[in-house]
Amino acid sequence: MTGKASAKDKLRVWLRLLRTSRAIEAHIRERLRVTFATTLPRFDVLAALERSETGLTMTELSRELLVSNGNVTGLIERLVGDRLVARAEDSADRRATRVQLTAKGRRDFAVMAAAHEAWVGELLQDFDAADAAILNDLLARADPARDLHVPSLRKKVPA
Amino acid sequence: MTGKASAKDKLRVWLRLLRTSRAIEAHIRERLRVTFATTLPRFDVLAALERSETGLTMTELSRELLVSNGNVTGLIERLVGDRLVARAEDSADRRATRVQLTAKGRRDFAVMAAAHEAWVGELLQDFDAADAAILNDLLARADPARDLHVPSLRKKVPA
DNA sequence: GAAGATTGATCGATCAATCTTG
DNA sequence: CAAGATTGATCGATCAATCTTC
Repeated sequence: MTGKASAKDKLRVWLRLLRTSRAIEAHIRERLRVTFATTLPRFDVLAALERSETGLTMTELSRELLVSNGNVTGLIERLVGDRLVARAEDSADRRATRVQLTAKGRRDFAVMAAAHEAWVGELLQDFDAADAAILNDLLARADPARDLHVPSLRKKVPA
Repeated sequence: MTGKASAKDKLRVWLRLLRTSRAIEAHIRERLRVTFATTLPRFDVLAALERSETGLTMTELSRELLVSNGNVTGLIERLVGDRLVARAEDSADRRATRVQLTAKGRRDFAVMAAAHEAWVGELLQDFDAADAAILNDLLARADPARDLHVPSLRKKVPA
């Protein structure tokens, strides 16, 4: 066997992938909302900033999160309002704005990240190490955009 | 081997799943935008209506698409404005509104669905039938919400 | 002129509140 | 009082336009 997959097969896989991803995402959004009164995009911003040592510029953040520049502006605005994130000038480039976690931001994120990891563990309860590895590999092969900044992709797709 | 997967392993799988799903989704949104000047949520509504014989009520649609009731109201409003969808009264229940595809809606959707299937085929080029089957099964096992209306889930999650 | 960032218009999505009908 | 649907407020997200700085 292992013949070529039909277009219908691939369509089914994609719909399954989309559905599963949305369902897990919905659970996590819901948990973030009821437990920490926050949202997934905000969590994602904090996670990205936590991974960086010296903070990120707005454009670096938008590439990291695969979202548009204007989107990041609004998100950071609200996070600054909540004192989780602080802006600073970039010493080298006066056009750029660097953002960093505040002490409160780091503290809050640590708590949320631990809970987040536990939730994912629950949701993927049935998976052993082998399953996880296989799924990971298959998904990596399905990813069409390993290092592509998606929202700016439209400049490169003529048809 | 095939020991228990650690929490970190599962977290990695989830991040991979989310990333792949978002990347494919972004490509399809982009194609829908440049090729047909439409969006994925609109496409999803048309697809759901096309699958149904006699049309759907607003609430049925919201369950089918896993989105909120108010969201559907706005989507249908715009689709009716574009003459792709028509409202009708429900003969049995005067509270309900049934929506159906118009002839134009059916025609337009047929064209878009064919293109959509081809795009997915391209994106999942590397997958043979066996890969597709394995991925499908693993994803099905990861889906926490087989028949759960997610936006209303919050009523049932106390903590 | 190009890159970093913001702004404004618009669409999607949620929630809470409300109105009508069952 | 329940359920179907809409409305209004708010957040997220895109795009196109603009401003400043490189």
